[in-house]
Amino acid sequence: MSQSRFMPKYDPATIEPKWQSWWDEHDTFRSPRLPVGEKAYILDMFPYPSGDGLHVGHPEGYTATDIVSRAARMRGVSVIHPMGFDAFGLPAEEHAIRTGTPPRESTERNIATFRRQLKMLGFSYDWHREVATTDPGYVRWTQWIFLVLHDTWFDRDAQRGRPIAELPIPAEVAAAGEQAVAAYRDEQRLAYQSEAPVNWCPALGTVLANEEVIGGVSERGGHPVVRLPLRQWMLRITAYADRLERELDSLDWPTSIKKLQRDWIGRSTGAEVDFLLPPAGDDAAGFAAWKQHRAASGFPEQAPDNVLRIYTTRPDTLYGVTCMVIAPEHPLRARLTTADRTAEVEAYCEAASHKSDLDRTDLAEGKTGVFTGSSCIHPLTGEPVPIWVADYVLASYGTGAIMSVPAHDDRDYEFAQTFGLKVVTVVEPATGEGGAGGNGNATPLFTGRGRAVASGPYTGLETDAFITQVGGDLQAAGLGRPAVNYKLRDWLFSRQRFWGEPFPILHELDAAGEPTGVVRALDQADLPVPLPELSDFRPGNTPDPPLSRADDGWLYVERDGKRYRRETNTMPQWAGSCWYYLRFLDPANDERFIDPDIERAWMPVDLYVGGAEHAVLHLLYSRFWHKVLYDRGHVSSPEPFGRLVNQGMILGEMEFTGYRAAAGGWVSAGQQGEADTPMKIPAEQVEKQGEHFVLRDAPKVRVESRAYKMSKSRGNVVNPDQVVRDFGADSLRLYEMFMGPLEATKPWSTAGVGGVRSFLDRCWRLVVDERADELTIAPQVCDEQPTDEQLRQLHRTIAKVTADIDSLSFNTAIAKMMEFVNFATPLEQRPRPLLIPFVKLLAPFAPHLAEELWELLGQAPPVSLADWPVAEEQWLRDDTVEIPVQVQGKLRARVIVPADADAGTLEAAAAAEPKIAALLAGKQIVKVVAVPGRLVNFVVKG
RNA sequence: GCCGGAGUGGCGGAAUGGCAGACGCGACGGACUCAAAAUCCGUUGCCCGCAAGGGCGUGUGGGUUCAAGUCCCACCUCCGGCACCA
Repeated sequence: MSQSRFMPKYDPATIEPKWQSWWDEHDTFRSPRLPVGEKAYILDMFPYPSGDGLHVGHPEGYTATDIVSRAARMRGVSVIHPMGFDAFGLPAEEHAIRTGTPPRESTERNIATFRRQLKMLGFSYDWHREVATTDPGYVRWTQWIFLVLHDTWFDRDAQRGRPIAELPIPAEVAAAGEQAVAAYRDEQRLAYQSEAPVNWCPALGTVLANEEVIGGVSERGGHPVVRLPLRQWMLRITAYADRLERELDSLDWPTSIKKLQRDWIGRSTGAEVDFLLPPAGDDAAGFAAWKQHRAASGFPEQAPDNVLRIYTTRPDTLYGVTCMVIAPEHPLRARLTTADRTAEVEAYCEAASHKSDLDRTDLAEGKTGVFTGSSCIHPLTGEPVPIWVADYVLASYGTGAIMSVPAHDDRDYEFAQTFGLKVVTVVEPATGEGGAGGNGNATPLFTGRGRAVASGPYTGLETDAFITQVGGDLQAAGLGRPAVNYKLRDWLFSRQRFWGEPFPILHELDAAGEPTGVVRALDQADLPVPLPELSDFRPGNTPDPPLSRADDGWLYVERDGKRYRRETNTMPQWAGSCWYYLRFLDPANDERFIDPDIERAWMPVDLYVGGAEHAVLHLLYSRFWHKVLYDRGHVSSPEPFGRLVNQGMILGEMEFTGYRAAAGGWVSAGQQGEADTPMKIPAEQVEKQGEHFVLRDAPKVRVESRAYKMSKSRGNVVNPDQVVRDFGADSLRLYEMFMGPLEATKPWSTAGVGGVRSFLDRCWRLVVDERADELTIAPQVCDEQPTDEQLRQLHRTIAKVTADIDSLSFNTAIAKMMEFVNFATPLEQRPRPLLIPFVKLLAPFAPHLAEELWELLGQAPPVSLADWPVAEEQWLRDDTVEIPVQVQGKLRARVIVPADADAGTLEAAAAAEPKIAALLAGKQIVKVVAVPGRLVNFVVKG
């Protein structure tokens, strides 16, 4: 008697590693240098290798792209499907600070874990192309791209970036000498230094980009952020705002993501208008003279200091202006403040400068402000308009000054209410359409479009006509001009952290070792600039970067007899992820960042899948860099990512939560207070009653039911390693695809994983005799020809799975394969010509099992490179179809008719059906709708 | 407040304007078994009915249509994002 009888069960723990090694050894998924025939670049958003390892959200998108890649390969497409690691960033550095290990060590360890886990899931990456953004060979080219940005200025007329050497130098600058020319160039570069208020986060010890500050606190960690003036590297992304917005049109991206980017760029159109200031504006003669001058000279490019220039999107409300408001940081503030108001105004601005962004943008705080004591002259009416200072006007947007029109702007209205300013109505809702517009209300506020009133010569015009006409008039009179503004700000590109790319920049030092202000970019040959060895990675509590503590050997450099100090800021984490998709195509090239032939052949990315959290940051930055590289001739396409798909979030398992009252007993969900404690309730103690779930033992008590985001603190995190141990990688892959649409948010269900596992078990038993003593083909497997019915089932499955892969509808593709297995399981004869194509269909989804079954069926591996089956039209048609018959739109019977029956045949067959005949008896048939292949509907009377 | 997306059985979810609930989970029943697990087969939207059959059903209220989960209007709820950008 054998101790343990061999049971040839489906055992992923043995077959999965077996095939992973096989693929590795045979380089099954290696892609060619250049595509042959049709190409597909299928890309995942590469992960940040955190210390926690992969979570179940990662394999969702990765499995989707893997299925698409595998199916495309089987269809003969040249596929490139790479993977790498976005490995710079704060967590590695914080770990380093906590433990004292250098970030590179922990990063490499984490990468090893991620690589192992990704391989464990059987993704068909070409691992020869793996890159990490922290590799010196990668950093080198990230720094090189920074040099390209540094060497580029934006030609507004041509709307493109050009080499700095081609920048026209104004005569007066050229006359001022070499240093002035250099300074002028530095000002125009796409990578420039600026002394500007920045977002300094004391807790993180670094400056953050606007995009990384959410509601006044850091996106990462939620630490407070304060404004601080600091010399920083900036990237001139605003120069590309217009193209970044316009060229979204050409992309096959979710509309929601395009919308987010559009909102972030925040393009608005309107007009700039000049208001004459004192002393010239103090009398009518001065005003008349100024107007005459303007009519002759036109609208000056830069606002001269005898005017207050404002930006408005609603020049049609010019006659409703009751005051002007400037930002506290406005350059004319001091001059506009009268002596008697100085103390009050200065105090206000001082207070405003100490307010955090959070305080300043807190709508609940209401409006604050202070009168400057002076006025300017309305360019159209000649009336004086008082000038106020208020922090709801932002110095960094438009001209830093606005015309306040309380009757037609929410914020101006609130401001006017607070300070008792006049409200003058100049727009009324257009009559005739929705007469109950804003004006029927108690408040005179109306922000909609309509018809102008009390607006001088423009009275009676519709808003749009008014804007066009007044725009033309202002421009002709030299008082205004059309203007475009963007919410997008230049990208603050330097960080005071250790674990990032050093800048390829040197600062010239004078004899005393002090910086002269002259900046020198390194040559390509000097790259990469390595990170220095450091024992202490901590950021300081001042914005002095850790790299400034590097030893002198790193810090000081001699060039051409001059002494330089290296730039000690580092680049933000986004830098590396801005261009990794290019490096994958040519990862080992040490001559160039990418070979142009390779770039032309593989770019753009055909399918890019990842989370929606990168909607504005990564995806906007990447597009910006790509456009600069395009303008400078380094890449061939204006956009990097053609088709973008966002996978949805995977939530934890559904939970029922009841609330225990502090006093004892239960409180219904929705009525609980602070004192009541939430408790997890097992599903079997809960039942549904009407709209709500209640406790089975106390049906009056409502219970909350929902799935939560996975988090360590909630304890509902699902670990992929554990799922692979319990069910196998193929089950994990298949389950994540079966849960629902790729883009939907959906809760995890361990029972659901069991469900797909049992489907894979059934696939196994279709081929293998599980009750035999050794691994044997099931006795039903034969070499007969499949029956017509079997071929119909097969080809329908082929057609559905093929179409669903194209539309990324993996859940319904899997459902169809399940139907096929349900059909095939009871068959006494299972012909190989039926099973073999099915195994091919299964291969992209459950590749390990498919390889094993393929081999068992006597085929030469790998199925991963077998030909994709083709659905034959003849097997997709039916001879007869069952047609529903309705009377008055209600289903009453079904009839079986030939598939090609025309409307007349259909109607006759339906009318002959006994039940229908009975229902129609004695009724007058008003109308018959007969749709061949679809249905019959009788409309009757009486 | 503004902008997206979504509301379908106990649960996840299917449905080119044309048979609502494919497929899976769960539940229930049967076969196999000494028994259990596993497996295989079946039932499973709700209500009335022994049954045949009938009625009601896709967040709510209207509308278009022979026909609406799907299209239109208004509203409710949930999720996500943005939020003084003039």
